[in-house]
Amino acid sequence: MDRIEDCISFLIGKAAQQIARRARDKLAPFGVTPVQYAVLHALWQQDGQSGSELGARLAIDSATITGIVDRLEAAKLIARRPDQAGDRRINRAVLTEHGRSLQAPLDRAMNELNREVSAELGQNDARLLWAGLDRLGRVGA
Amino acid sequence: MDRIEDCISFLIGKAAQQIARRARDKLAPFGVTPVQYAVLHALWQQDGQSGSELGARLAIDSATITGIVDRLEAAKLIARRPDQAGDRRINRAVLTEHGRSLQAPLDRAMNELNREVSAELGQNDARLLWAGLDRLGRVGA
DNA sequence: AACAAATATCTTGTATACATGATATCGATA
DNA sequence: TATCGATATCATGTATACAAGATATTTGTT
Repeated sequence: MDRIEDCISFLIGKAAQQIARRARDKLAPFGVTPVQYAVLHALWQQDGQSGSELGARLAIDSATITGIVDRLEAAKLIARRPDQAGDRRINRAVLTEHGRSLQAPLDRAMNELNREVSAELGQNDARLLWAGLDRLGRVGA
Repeated sequence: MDRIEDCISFLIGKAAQQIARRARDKLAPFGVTPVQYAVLHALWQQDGQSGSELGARLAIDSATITGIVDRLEAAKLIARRPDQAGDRRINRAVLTEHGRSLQAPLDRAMNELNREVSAELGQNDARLLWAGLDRLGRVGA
């Protein structure tokens, strides 16, 4: 392996970095990071999830979830609420009005990025890439 | 976009995470991280590069390079040396004997990961994935 | 009821990434 | 030569990721 670019670890890392940078640029006007968008997305689909539910859904470590939820709460996009069933270990993340209102514009921004990338690669290559990445991303791969 | 997995930013991020984890596992016995491997790889090809040369070659921010070189130096895999031409702004990273000796085993470990991933996807799909990632990773994409 | 095992969250420490800005140095020019 | 613009590196602050462990709580068992 002469070129470091032939190393899959380096190659996919740099590609992910470039995409992440573009996603950050699209989301920055709303004060939201890509990972925060993923958490919001999960809550738009089902509000009131706990930290461990979010972590399981998004494959994010519980230690990482804490900080993300902290920042979303500080930005007043969500609020922490105690579990209704009374399990006091659990904090539930509930969208604020502002958090809900961001769904349309943020989804639009991320769809835009998807379309741009898809256009750059060509729809067919893009579909193949998506499928390959999906397989690589599965945890037990 | 119902599923967050259809968002390219999330999809490639998670795939890169999985690959990075596997690379970390392969490299951990040698006390080296994936990014540190990339820096060593650059030095195996051309020893004595400066921080900015390494950053340019590997698309790593200069602020990030500082920390990586710090840790490689602490691990005694490289040493910092002043520029021979006398430009005192420049530190050159020079491989130690130990740093050189790791080339064969580390390359072997990373080649192994490449072969595993390639086998999991099938050689043809793997080649297409490589090509797509290569295009996405280019900075001005 | 008392205790053990499991669970949810948070904390701490390390590594990376990036933006911004500080510092030191160099090269070129007025 | 004095200074300005460019360059190389380092410092700082924020965000993410992960390992390991601490704490609080719940659940199951005896």
